[in-house]
Amino acid sequence: MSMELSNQVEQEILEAAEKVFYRKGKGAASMQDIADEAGITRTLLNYYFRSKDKLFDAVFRRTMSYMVPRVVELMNSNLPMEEFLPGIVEVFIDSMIEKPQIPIFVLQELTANPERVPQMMKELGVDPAKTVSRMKADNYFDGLGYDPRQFIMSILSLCIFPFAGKPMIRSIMYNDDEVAYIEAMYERKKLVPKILEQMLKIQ
Amino acid sequence: MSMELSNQVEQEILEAAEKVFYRKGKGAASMQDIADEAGITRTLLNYYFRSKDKLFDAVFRRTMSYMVPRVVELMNSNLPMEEFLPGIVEVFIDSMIEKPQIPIFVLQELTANPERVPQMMKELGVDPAKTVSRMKADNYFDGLGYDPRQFIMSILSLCIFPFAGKPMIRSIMYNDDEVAYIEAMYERKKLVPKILEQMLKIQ
DNA sequence: GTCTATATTGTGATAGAC
DNA sequence: GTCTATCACAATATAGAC
Repeated sequence: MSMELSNQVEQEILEAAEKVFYRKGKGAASMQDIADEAGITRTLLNYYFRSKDKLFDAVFRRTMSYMVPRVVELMNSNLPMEEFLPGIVEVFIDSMIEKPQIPIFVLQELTANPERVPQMMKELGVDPAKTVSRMKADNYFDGLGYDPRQFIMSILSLCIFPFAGKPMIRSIMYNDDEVAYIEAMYERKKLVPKILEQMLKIQ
Repeated sequence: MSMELSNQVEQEILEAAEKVFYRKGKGAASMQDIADEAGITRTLLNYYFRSKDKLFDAVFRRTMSYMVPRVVELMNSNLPMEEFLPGIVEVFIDSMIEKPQIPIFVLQELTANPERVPQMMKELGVDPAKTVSRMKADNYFDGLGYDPRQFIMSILSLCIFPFAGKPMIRSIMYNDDEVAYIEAMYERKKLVPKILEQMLKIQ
């Protein structure tokens, strides 16, 4: 029973920490900020997660486990290209409509600590090299006149950047109208797969 | 003479501050870090820039004045689409090959302080709405079967994201080989305009 | 302009009562 | 588990000598 409760507090702390870290970034966020957000005292944070680093780590892993498995599942699904492309676009855009701060949060941390990337891949059991070579074997990139990595980069770019740049894009292009911005993102779920199919034909 | 010198120190501080802010982000960077990087004492920082906030502000403006004018010049150049697209792609990619940390630095700050976006536009004398409506009047988007804003978003995405995601992309796709990564970015200067021209034809 | 010294507050982290 | 009290230290910022 007390274990039940403590586990619940742990989850509440993680939720609060996620909010604060997403909003302020690791460096600018303080333990006090997080305690306030969670409605508890600072000391209790240290009781549950020994340090700020460990708490951040927990939040980061939580974020990655939210994103990566969805993508990996699709990459291992052996779907034909015509279904794979809309699928991957939908996974990315839907995930980020739900949590739009994820891209900046993740990219900022990976920029500050690039050694996390291989760690992460290993930990989550992902081997991108294998996936790509399987895709090649399955003729995914047949007739593509350039390096498939350029194609993959473009998929990621078209899906993720509109969220990484949300404040800029929403302000400049949508007059800070949140509804119009979100509508445009839904529209993008239909547009981007079309763009990607065209892209496969370029030499 | 002393003004000359003090101005030089000011520039050296800005250079050092830029390095540290780019590397650690605003929150995690300390005045001590910056003083060390500049090879001076912490107090001297406060002498030149009254506070950390003001110093950060100076660095941020400096970064924006480095990027924005190049883009605006092209947007006001009245070039036909076939020359405009390679031009804008080259400006973005060349700027970011030179300073790859810019995207994350800028996006992180705009995410934390979205009110900066309209401020910035006003300060730099940019009116994107005007530019877009002029482009429409000049038949830039004739025959485009969807909202031109989706097209503009895609330009930005394809150019900027590969740098925002540099650590991830370089590690996963280029085995942390910096030379191979940079080569791919040069390759991209040729590829992205082709992609964009195809994109104009989609309905 | 540049330094040393210092004021002041904030921050992460622990000890100990309940 | 949760609190109060407290520690050690780092941070920004200022005052004042030179």
